[in-house]
Amino acid sequence: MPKKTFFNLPSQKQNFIIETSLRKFASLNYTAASLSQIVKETGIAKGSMYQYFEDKKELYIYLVNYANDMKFDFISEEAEPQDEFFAFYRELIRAGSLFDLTHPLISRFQLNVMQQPAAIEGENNSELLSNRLGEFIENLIHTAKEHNHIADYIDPGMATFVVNLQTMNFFKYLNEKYNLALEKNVENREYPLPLPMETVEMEVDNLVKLVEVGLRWHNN
Amino acid sequence: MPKKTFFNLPSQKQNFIIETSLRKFASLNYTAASLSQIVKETGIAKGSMYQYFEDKKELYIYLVNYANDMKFDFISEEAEPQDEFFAFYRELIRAGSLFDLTHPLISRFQLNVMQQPAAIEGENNSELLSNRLGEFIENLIHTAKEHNHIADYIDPGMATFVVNLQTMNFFKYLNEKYNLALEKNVENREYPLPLPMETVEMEVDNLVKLVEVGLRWHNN
Amino acid sequence: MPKKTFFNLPSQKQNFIIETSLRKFASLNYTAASLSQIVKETGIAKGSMYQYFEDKKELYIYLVNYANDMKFDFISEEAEPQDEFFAFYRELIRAGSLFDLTHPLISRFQLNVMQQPAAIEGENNSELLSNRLGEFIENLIHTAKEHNHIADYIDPGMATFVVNLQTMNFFKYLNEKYNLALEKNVENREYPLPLPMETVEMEVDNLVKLVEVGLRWHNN
Amino acid sequence: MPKKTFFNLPSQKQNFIIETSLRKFASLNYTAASLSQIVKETGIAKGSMYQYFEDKKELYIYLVNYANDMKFDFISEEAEPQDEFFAFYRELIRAGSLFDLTHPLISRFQLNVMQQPAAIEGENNSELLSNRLGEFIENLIHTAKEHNHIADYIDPGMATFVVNLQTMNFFKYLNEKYNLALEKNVENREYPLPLPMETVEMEVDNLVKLVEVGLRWHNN
DNA sequence: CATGAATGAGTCTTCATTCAT
DNA sequence: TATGAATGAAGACTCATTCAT
Repeated sequence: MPKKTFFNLPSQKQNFIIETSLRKFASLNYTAASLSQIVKETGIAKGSMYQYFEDKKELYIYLVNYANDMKFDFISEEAEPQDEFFAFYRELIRAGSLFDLTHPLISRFQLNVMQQPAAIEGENNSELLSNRLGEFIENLIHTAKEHNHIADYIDPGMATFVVNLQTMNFFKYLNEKYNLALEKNVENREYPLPLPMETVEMEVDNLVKLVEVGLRWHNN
Repeated sequence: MPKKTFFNLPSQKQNFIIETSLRKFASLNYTAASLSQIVKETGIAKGSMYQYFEDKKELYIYLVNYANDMKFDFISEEAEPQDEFFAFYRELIRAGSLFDLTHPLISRFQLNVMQQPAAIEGENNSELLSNRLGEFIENLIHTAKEHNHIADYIDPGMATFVVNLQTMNFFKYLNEKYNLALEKNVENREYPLPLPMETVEMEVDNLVKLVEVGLRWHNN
Repeated sequence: MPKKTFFNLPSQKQNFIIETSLRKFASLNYTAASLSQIVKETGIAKGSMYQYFEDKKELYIYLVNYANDMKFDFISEEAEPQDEFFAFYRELIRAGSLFDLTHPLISRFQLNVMQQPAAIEGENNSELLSNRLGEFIENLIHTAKEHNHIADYIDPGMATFVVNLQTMNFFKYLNEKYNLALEKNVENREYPLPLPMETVEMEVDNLVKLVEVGLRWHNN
Repeated sequence: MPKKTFFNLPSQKQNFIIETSLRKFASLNYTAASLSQIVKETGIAKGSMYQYFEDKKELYIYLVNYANDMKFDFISEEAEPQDEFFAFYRELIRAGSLFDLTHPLISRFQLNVMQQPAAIEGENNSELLSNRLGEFIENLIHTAKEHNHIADYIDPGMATFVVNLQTMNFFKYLNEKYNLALEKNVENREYPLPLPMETVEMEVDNLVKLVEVGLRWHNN
């Protein structure tokens, strides 16, 4: 958690620090992204950074949680509630993709961060890193199971894992298939990325179809 | 590609270098894993390392390909050929899990590597990194589609992506669910990891069931 | 150009850094003179050096320009203006020799630097290295030609080259002829070098005589 | 002096080693030019190099002497003997320039070497490095003085120094004036350098005129 | 005599962090 | 609270030389 000095900053400055840091951590791994570079790009004094954040790790953890929250909040607002599980799941994926398309910096950062298990040594990271989307999906699955939207022979833990995995990686699929060049665009600050919403919708349908029939309750 | 000096080494020494390097890159990201440390642990002279590999990047790429090949070869031998797609997919996952359980070092390394997009800068990595398993799965899907094992409304690219994703991440699921503590076990060289094969088989069934019904051709 | 950090240093410390660096670069070539050694002799932290100068090359270029400027300024002050070209040329050489005798460290450094064409690779060095003395001499020659101090059949470019060459190397001649042992004296910090001014004046006369009659307009 | 193993080599191989080494030492200073690189470019085994030469220094000294001798021998053959000093001096310069134009590799090497005082530490280099051209010029001056070709008020040591200086640097003048790009041509192995002999002759005349009238006895 | 692997000291440079102002 | 200089450990990598085969 950043020190209170950080939050006392004018929000414009806060955002600038966040954005610059995100960009560095988005294009380099935790170790390679250096505070020295961030500080140079930001223009703020190096000492100041240490008045805002305890150390590099704290900054990083803050960014991860910041990104997670941004995405979760966006999805929460954008996804239309649906009674039926798969309809909602579709909304989730769609909203998530929309977020990724309009927030490529954060998206790229999350892609980079996702599986850097060794980024932060000597800490039980799960305690430091929020995963609201993951928990949300977990709840969703359980509710769906109770409502009999999901076949009863499906293991909910496994279902959660699979759905979560797909949710997190769907944009990576789009990125590769449509050559969005997320990496370069982020480094050059060229965004938003151009991909018509219809294309996204179509791909979302493809995915949901694939998942839905697999999880859905049916009798044959 | 390592220099021939490396391959001239007694295979025991080769393996020791590979194993030590794998362990470092398995527990730290590309940048944080330092040649100095590897060299110190190996006991060989720093200069010698550069007689074997052009530079750090070459060592890393070699390890990635080495690990991929090891896993692919293992699966190739272990998985019983099956005419039916889902039966074969099941075999694939099972064999892959078996590999992960018996080669936790490589497994952990691959988990770490998988999504470190920015590890190696300034190179078109896809040309340097083999992905035989990925290509294999791609072929599998296409064949399955031709044999009508997969519903015709399923997008093969999407199916490949999803199946590949699950194949690569399945062991991560096991690791978390059964607290295999892959990270610590690898660092302490405590393996193999204990997980009865029946448990693995059961989980494999869960996954395949989930996927199968989603992809399988059926009429309702 | 050094960073402003360097110029913010107390001038005593600046001078110490300059002198130590000059000494190293004076007795070893660009590559052999190492920052590690300089830093060790200076007593400052290695990291600090990089707060003052971008890199080794920048330090070196700074020193070259520093030395050139020192000598030029000294000569500018010391040489008595003369209307007649050869009288002025004599003053130039005399003042230059005086500088060399009283600033053996810089003198030795310049001797060492002069023809190390490949010291700094990949750069158009002429843009980075000032040559005020050279330009000054070039002007001098042209003016002299206009004033008919120099025979009209003399090629001014050639004359500039020759005069420049002699100006730069005259002290080397003294050094060898009188065994000044510039090299050792500099390394041991034993200076100023002892050579009576009358001797210098005599040698200057020898040189100027040689040059003068060659360039002067005369009718035979 | 190289070991006898070197001279036992087929002369083609000898020459290849010499040429490759010359090129490296021509484009980099003594320290920066590494045996490792030379050996790699030559294709011979690193150990072999140490069977031919005691160490790096011995190779370097051998090259310097080799180059000096080559140039001296060439000039000896090419320059037409002349009774009169200035006519001979003219021949010397002309032959030297011809050598430089037709042997740019050696020429560049010599330019680079000339004033690298600190190249070889801890040795009295003058004992190791031959300077036949310098001694030749010294003799020439003394003879000329005896023959009254040179004014009697001219200091012979000074005259030797000046003439030597000009002889050694004349090609550098041509190189700069006519943009011969000696550096790049040598590194790319693009030679001989194109400069018509008439141009050279003209420039030689310019220089000799300048020197001659300055040294010649005349009565005004 | 040729080979080429082994060696470890030494190179330049960057880093996260501290601390005095 | 902001600043930015100071620090020295550590990184990747190259080098000249040795030596066993």
